[in-house]
Amino acid sequence: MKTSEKNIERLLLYRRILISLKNGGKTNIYSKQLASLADCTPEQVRRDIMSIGYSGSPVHGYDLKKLINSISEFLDANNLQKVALVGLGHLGRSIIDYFQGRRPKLMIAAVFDRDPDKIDRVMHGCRCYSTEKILEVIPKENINVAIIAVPASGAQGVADLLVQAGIKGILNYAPVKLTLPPDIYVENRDMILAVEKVAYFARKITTEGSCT
Amino acid sequence: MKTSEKNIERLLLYRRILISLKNGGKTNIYSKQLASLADCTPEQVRRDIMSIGYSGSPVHGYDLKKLINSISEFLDANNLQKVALVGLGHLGRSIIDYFQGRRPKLMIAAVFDRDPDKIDRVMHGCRCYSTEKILEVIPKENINVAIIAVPASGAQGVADLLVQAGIKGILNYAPVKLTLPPDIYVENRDMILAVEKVAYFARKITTEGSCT
DNA sequence: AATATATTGTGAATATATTCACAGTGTTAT
DNA sequence: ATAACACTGTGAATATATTCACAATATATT
Repeated sequence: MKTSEKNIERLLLYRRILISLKNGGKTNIYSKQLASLADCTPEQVRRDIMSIGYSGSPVHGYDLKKLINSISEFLDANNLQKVALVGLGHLGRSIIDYFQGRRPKLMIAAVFDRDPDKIDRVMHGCRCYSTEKILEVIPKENINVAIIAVPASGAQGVADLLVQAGIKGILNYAPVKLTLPPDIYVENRDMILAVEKVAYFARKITTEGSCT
Repeated sequence: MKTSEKNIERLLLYRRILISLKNGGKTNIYSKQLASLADCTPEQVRRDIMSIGYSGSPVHGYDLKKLINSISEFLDANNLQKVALVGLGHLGRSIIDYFQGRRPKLMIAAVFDRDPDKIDRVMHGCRCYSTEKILEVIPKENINVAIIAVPASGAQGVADLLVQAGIKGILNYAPVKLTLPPDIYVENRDMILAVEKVAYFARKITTEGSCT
């Protein structure tokens, strides 16, 4: 089966949920339970799990450990995959705090900032480089994913450099639409648009009643 | 026409793009141009614009100013809509920096944190309250949207309080799936899952070639 | 041993979203 | 004037995603 972005998002969420259930001592789970924890339908859960080639038992449902392994085999790199972070303001620091050390196969391996005061400081084990070093460090460290956490005005320039350095996936937190070659995967996490969106739907609920 | 989440997301993006073009002195635009800036098809642009009841001219395309007004009329509240922010760590502060003052009809009107050192400090004109004041301040200020920017462990508790205080829309940055009543709109912006997702697609591109 | 039960896996039906294709429009060029 | 043009608006076709509905399965119960 062809897997879409939505499939991948759900699989990532399932894994997170499954790991926490496993840590709580659970050994197996039914599609219905997982669906309710992941806010989707049992059919979706079963289809997603089918799509990665794992199958459960009609009696015991899915074996937690095996399912987690199957999902991870499908989603993760074989080896450690390295990530670059550009921008060490409040946002960049919060990304390090939230992310670093949480996923065994992923690590922020290089951090870049323009501010001379930050350069050469070490954060959570990563040295901060000057933005000018992007072209040098990224290929050397074999990094193919980057997170942009700089102000709007600097984002496009940084993105161009990243692409030139060989980055294939960008997670963009800056509130601008980046213009990039079509073979680069971009996920936009524009904070302004996010607040506006939630505000719109909150208003709809407040003035009308329920919604989805 | 019924507007979906995707419609709303695109409309928000169009508006952002249109405003910046207008500031650049442009007075009108064609669906094709806007589509290329927003990374979608001209048909989508035209349908989205149709859905809010605005229409352009086959010769001059869309009048920038009028279109922006129509979109805003559709998306925005009549009066100022107030937003609460919970969590004043690095992430919370970056949200204030990125957001505050950028949208005329939306403002972060109250900030909450657990840390006694932060309480009563003023950030960008918002006083920071103790998290315990949520039930008191939110109804008083008539706030219906909240942003959660606390660590994973505190998020569900905060969310429960917010709902109790009357919040209808939540923008959740904490890496947990919140369990909430069905009449609350939630937008999850889980940073860990976001990095994992981009890493997955970057890897696909790196090992296979293009993708979407 | 036969029956009842709860679950998976999945073809088929439905719903939703996107794209195609073209008639209708007003402007410019001839 | 008339023809050519480039665009919008939109019905129809297509593609994608979700849900329905049920046969197949393996256990527990009588």
